[in-house]
Amino acid sequence: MANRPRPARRRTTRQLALVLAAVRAAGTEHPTAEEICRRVRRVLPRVSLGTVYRNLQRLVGDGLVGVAHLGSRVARYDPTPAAHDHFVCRSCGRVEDLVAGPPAAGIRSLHRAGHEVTAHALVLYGRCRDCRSA
Amino acid sequence: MANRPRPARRRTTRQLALVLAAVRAAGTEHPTAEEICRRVRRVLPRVSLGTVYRNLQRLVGDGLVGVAHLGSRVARYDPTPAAHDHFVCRSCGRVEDLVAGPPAAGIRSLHRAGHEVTAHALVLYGRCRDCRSA
DNA sequence: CTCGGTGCAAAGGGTTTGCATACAT
DNA sequence: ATGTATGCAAACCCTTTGCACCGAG
Repeated sequence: MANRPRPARRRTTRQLALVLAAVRAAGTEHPTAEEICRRVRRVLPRVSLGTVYRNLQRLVGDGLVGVAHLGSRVARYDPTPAAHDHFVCRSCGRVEDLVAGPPAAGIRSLHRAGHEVTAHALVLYGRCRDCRSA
Repeated sequence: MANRPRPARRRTTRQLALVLAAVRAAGTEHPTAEEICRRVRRVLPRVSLGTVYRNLQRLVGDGLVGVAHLGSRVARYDPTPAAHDHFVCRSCGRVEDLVAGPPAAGIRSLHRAGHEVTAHALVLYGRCRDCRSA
């Protein structure tokens, strides 16, 4: 039988740790890769955006951080890897986390048709309280 | 007072009509701009992708076609402009339309917090019947 | 010492835009 | 005749990748 391709032992680097820390430090801000890069550079001024992307990919793959595409073109990273939904304010852009509400009706009708639903992405859009009162 | 910027009278061109026709002809396939461009070129071989994009933007703005970002980076266009959700098969990529199921729970909790929800985007992922039986 | 991670810079894919020309009005 | 829409190509934005060097193991 073929040698299975060796599992490639992974190293933990300063950059990796700092990227993870940056995602977590951003709290609820759902930072972009660029924002994360800026933050990491405060400590390690020479990190490249490429490295940030590579480490983000790895962290997402390992389930340590989440990614969300919230309607714009850029990916936003999220310290909460568990499935959850988002609310985006169309005036100020703020992003709020929501507990994942499995959309029961849609799932039921798909199941009836023989399809299997394994995940979902839900983004709610509107105006946040602050923008409404302004 | 300043002259208000004149409302720019819009022209209807062969290209515009063909782009709309192409979106509609694709039926339930949710074509990409590139696919639409290919179809339009069967009639008008010299249309540019740029023109297709400009016309798609206009049609979306006018509410004649819908756009959906279904997890990948490419925008997919939809002859059904009314709000509705989507199911994407992770094996074969097929896209199924769903009647819009307003995610009541999420909206309620946001409303309680003072936010106003005006729209949503829901994508369900899974395996379609055909891929499950294969 | 190894070989996976890094920095850099260039390539890539999707979409937008500047410009001279074509054409709907 | 007027000026919007077009075709072309270059620019854009976000992300990925190739390569030589660096440094964790």
